[in-house]
Amino acid sequence: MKPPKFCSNFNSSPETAQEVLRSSLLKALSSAKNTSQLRALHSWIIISGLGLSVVFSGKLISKYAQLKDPISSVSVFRTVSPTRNVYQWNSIIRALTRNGLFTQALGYYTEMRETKLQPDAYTFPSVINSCARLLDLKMGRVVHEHVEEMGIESDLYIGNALIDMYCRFGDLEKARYMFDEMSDRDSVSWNSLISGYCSNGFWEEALDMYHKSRMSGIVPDCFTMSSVLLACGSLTAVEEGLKIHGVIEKIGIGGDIVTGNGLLSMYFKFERLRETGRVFAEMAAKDSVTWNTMIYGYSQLGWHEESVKLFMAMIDEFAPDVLSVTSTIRACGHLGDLRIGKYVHKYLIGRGYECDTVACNILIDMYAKCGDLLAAQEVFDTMNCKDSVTWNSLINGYIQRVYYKEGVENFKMMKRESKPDSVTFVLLLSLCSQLADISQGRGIHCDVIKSGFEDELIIGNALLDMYAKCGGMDDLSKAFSYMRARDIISWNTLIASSVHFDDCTVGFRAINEMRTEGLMPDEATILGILPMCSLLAARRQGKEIHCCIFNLGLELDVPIGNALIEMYSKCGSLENCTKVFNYMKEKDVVTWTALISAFGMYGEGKKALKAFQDMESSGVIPDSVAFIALIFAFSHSGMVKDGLAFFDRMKTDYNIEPRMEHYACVVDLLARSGLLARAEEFILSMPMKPDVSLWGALLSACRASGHTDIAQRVSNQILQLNSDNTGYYVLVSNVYATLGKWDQVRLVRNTMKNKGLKKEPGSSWIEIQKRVYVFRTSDKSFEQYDKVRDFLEYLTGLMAKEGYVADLQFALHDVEEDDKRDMLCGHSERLAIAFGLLNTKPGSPLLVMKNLRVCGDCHTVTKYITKIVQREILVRDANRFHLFKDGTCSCGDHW
DNA sequence: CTAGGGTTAG
Repeated sequence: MKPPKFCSNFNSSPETAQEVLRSSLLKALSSAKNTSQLRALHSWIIISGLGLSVVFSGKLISKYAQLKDPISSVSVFRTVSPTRNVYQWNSIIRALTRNGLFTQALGYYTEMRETKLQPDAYTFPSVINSCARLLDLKMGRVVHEHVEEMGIESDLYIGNALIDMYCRFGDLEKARYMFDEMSDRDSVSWNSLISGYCSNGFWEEALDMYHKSRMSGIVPDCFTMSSVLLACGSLTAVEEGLKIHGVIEKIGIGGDIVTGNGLLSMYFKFERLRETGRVFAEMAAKDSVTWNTMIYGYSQLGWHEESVKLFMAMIDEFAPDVLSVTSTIRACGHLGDLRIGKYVHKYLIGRGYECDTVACNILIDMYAKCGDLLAAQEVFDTMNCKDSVTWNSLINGYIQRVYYKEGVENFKMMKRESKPDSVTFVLLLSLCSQLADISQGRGIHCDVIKSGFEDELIIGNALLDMYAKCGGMDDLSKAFSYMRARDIISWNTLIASSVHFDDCTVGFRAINEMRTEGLMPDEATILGILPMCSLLAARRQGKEIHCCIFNLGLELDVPIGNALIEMYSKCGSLENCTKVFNYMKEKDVVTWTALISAFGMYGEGKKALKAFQDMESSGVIPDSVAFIALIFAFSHSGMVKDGLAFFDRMKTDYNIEPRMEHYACVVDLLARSGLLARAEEFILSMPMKPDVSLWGALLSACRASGHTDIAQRVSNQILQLNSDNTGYYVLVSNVYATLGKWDQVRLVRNTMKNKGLKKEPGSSWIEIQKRVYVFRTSDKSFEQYDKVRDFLEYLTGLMAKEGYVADLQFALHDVEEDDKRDMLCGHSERLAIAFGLLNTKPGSPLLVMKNLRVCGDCHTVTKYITKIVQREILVRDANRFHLFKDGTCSCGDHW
């Protein structure tokens, strides 16, 4: 080997020569670029007899560590035994710490103390750092005591290291105390504390410290900014973030890669894609983190195609690492793109990433999402280091693809080989929800309690969901009240389910209670509560929610607008429907359908037709539900020709195959207009087997028009279909009652009893001065009963003079005629109307709701009443609205 | 002595 250049610098005396050699070797040492250079130098140092000197051995130890060769550092340290001094100890401890060998570093520190050698101020920063990285709280305290014993706690580096250590321990108070007690601080002190606040999630505190640092005249650097950008991103503090970006440009650290990456990440969290693109384009130097941030960021925002494109662009100039590949694979999973998924998967193979558990977990999830469970299982089988996420991803894959048995089997295996975590139980609970299997659900609930996960929020929410889908309101309320913590999802589940269980009081109470817990309703809350207003026709609550929507800034949200139209239509305000509709900037097919249904319910067939045509010309394509709404509207306005025409257009113009509901609408359309024979023919000529709903539609029309022979035939058809729907039995029984066939009535009622079906009792309700009054048929227990009864008798007398005769066929019980008359007077809608007339100002309109269809006699009576008392009465029954006015009804008498 | 990017679920 050729001697290094410095050897030619020899001149006169040996002392000087030795000195030149020393200084030249030291210089060469500090500029060594790689380990082979360093090893060569190392040989020369040994040959020159300097190997054991404190300075040279120390420098060698540090230099090897700097070039990431800590083993050589250790071997140098070993050769200097037994002449070790503090400098050499410090060097080896620092060398090991810098290379992540923290346990070894602490071992040397302990050994050093055993040799009775006093450490100095240079020893501690590394030792403290090792304790910090190992999260060794006990050792950390011991070392801190050593520092105090030596009285060197005011050393800047030691103080900084201690701040960092306590931050990593999560003891921010202690860290802050150390910071406050320091006699002098530098930017590292500030940065350590700021980054500590960040890594513990105290974003506001981090920003606060940043502002304090600026007021103390500290100039922020790349370290500061990387923390502060993270904090702004996490808080979505947009304005602050933009300001900080300005500062970065001003002090000229925008070219730093870490800072640039921090900016990218922050703008993704702000969803400011234009800025992200600009920063990315302007970055002169990019590293793999830059690319990964882009790939992951787009994927997080649902722009999965963009992620894949970026990956393809990246591999042209950069070797992707595990994170680039896994971020892309995740995007492929969301896209369900198996082909690209498999292609990207290849980048993991043969690079040692097969052992990366996280990467494999993502792979399993991707294959499961793409439906290739064999590939998912294969990845799973080849893994030698599985964690709970691995199992969960596989189980989730099976459940999502409806392989429930495999899902459960893997859960059992997981219980043997690994430990289920809370996500595992969430998955199993959702499985029970999907299967509506309450007994298995309760079993899992026991497992949850045994495993001690019951107080976790996501578990509580999953339990709520399970009980909502498989159980009843009682189970749900109990699960809700047992929850230790609740979030918006818990409340939304409760609210949405209470509509489902017809228990609206719970829902309305919940929306107020959640606000007292400091939670603001969100889109899902509103979408849960609005159907409740629709169901109850709770106009006042509906309006309150509408105000609330404006306060929340959700007024332009499409699903919300759609639900509002539905609500106003069910609450009797067609005017507000059109107002909401016109206010909406963006409209989808659901919006138009809601408007068409609203027109249908008010018998405004022509307006429904106009709306349908407007929808077509606005470019929105009608779907099968839109046609149901349209034909329903025609049916309720007697527009038979239009109804039949659009039933054909649905197939010819839009290629939509008619479903059972469409046939039912057409039957209804024909039958309502008295074309009973045609309706029956239509049913018999259908290409599919008609279900009970079609016969039901025909039968209710027969009943209204008194066609007894068809009614009998249809009733038989319905009984033969052996349905479990209460409504049809009630209908058949009512038909027999109308015909006076009381034996048949008893027969039908017995069938219902045997099937455990109960007739829904008729009830009507009316709201007067913020109070809802509910009346059930034949109810005598409500307040003012006597007054209402007398008033009805008085009205009946006046009506008789106008020509009214009670239509006793609507009294569906086998009793004397006088009793029948009484029974008609006890119908809930009549009670509600009479009560309403007595308790509101003369001349003001009434709004009455009924859960079933309005009875024919009550319909006649209401017409008479509006003429006598000169009031408008709006009645909403199960199907539609009836606006009674001066002796007529808007439904034109066919409903 | 201080900084940045990845997984499942409601």
